[in-house]
Amino acid sequence: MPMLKPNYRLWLFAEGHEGVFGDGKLRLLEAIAQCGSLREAAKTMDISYRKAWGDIKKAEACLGLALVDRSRGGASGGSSRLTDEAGRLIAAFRNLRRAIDSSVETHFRTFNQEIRR
Amino acid sequence: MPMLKPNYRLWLFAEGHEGVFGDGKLRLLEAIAQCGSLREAAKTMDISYRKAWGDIKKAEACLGLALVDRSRGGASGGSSRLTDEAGRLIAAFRNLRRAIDSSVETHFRTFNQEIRR
DNA sequence: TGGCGATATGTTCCGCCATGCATAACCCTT
DNA sequence: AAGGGTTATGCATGGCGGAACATATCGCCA
Repeated sequence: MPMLKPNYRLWLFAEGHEGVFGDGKLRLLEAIAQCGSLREAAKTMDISYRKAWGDIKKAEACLGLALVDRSRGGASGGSSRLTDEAGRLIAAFRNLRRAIDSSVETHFRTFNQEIRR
Repeated sequence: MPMLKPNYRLWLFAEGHEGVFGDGKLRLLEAIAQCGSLREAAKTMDISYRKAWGDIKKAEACLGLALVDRSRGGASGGSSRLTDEAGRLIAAFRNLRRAIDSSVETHFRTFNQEIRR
């Protein structure tokens, strides 16, 4: 029996809308905050711009609020910055993940004891 | 902003092997225990027999132990029963899930307070 | 001995989703 | 006025995973 490790994916949903927000969109928003543009963020996450754009659009539609302030043109060509709501959302979601992370870790130890017996 | 609910998928992995064991295989094993056959279990889970069989096979290969005792032919045509190891595994995994369930629920309440502010 | 119902396993098919491509709009800079 | 880089969005294509299909085998029972 090999060494086992636990993993999980966490997401939020809303009445029929699957994939409102989750781990992937969290990382995407974090990347946008860091890069300052959706295009760069998509590149660092190694996903297509097309998908990144669609994900944001979908999340905004489901949540009914703007997550990203976009601007087109200009010296830099354009930019994307997180809204305050997005900031609070990712902060809260990070906390949620962190809490669950530690819960998973501790309970997984119990799990290991239970199966080796 | 609509009513949000959390959900998650939990699984185990082992050094390069993805999908050793998880929620899906837990339900599958439970169904096998209840039905007494892989075929019936697949039907109740609404997945193809081919996939159910492949999932079990894969899990057994990764874990290096037998999860199901199979018998072919006979009056009933055949049957599948869980091994003792499988029994302990699903019991432990159920406990793990239950613990994490409650953790998710409580921490999600905190999450909700944080984003509405 | 032939049939039934289950396990066992390879092969092909299909539907979804991400990717890639194409194009347009935007607006600062030179 | 032209170009560069980004957002915005439709459309075609490809890859992957599950479903469907096709056999083979097994062992009781009529």
